[in-house]
Amino acid sequence: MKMVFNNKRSFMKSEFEQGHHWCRHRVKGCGFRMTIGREAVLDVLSRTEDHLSAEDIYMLVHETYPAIGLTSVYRTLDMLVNIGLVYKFDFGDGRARFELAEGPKGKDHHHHLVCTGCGRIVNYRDFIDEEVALLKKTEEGLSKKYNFAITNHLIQFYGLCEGCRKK
Amino acid sequence: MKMVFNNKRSFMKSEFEQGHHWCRHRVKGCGFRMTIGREAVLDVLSRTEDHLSAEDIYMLVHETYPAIGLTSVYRTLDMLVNIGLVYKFDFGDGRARFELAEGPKGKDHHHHLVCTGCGRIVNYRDFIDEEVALLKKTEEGLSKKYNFAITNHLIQFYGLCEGCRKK
DNA sequence: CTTGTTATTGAAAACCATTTTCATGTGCAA
DNA sequence: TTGCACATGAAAATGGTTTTCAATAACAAG
Repeated sequence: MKMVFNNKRSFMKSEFEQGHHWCRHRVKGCGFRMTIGREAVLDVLSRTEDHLSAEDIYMLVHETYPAIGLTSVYRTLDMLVNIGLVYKFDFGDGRARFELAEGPKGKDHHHHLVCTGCGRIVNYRDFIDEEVALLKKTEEGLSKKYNFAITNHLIQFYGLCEGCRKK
Repeated sequence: MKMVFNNKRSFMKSEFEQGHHWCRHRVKGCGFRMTIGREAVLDVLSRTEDHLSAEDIYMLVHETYPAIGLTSVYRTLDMLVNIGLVYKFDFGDGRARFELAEGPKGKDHHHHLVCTGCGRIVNYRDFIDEEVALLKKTEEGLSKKYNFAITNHLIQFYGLCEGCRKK
């Protein structure tokens, strides 16, 4: 899986040309240039179900594209969050975590269950439909009453997983 | 409203002895000493509907009890969060915000509507009952399926308030 | 009311995720 | 191919929060 590239161009062509067309178009459509670093960050995000921190992403991208700098990872993530391609979460451990807004197989709306003991995060899709239905209704009511244009919501459950409960 | 005290003891007796019995008992019941600083932090939290940052609290406590240090405010808040007397929130502006778990007039369960433009936060109680009912159901399902002991949940809506939308 | 133990405190320094600066490099439209 | 605005990496700065450590104070026991 790990590969070494002689130069940046060979890296770019080899594996990324295939996927993430929509992402790339979105980035360019928003007036940003599609660079190797940005492509690599998107690629890392698209290959995982985990909730990676900026440094996690930096280290993963670094494996195949060592020229990347942590600063650029932060800047790229910031841009991707701004154009809505990536979600940024705070699970209470002092570092932001990131997730592709649209999963590899299309829409993949889920919410999070966080273990306050070990930090483990479960993506759950159960009850999502009911939750989203209620959220939509709530959203409409709140929009009207408080005159907000609601763009997003966040639902998380906190608790202790089995392992952490035994301590 | 602003008062100056000659010494710490007079400060303590003058206004706090009356309120927050439950808080104080809880703190002591958990094996912690009830100090003037802790009392003052609880007092500030109990007098507001706002979502104060540690520094906000420090400055407010400082008005009547200048001997307090920012460090102690952080330590007190951490302790209060740990024993469940205070909730800690992240609204995405890089600083934690705190809120008494039980409002001045008893239970006051609400969720938050956050303006991503100016950071304004609305405490809404509308739809809370329906939300809580669904949350409870979801909670049970998740507990069973993922073997979590769920202790808490978080719901927030993000959007732009009227003022911020005009820009 | 004293006293002794031990938790708590304030100040300063350390920490650490994130942001900014700035000179260099590069995507891409022309 | 070329030019230039945007993007980048390294290093330094930022800023909220935590740690360190010696001094202080809460409070249980006497």
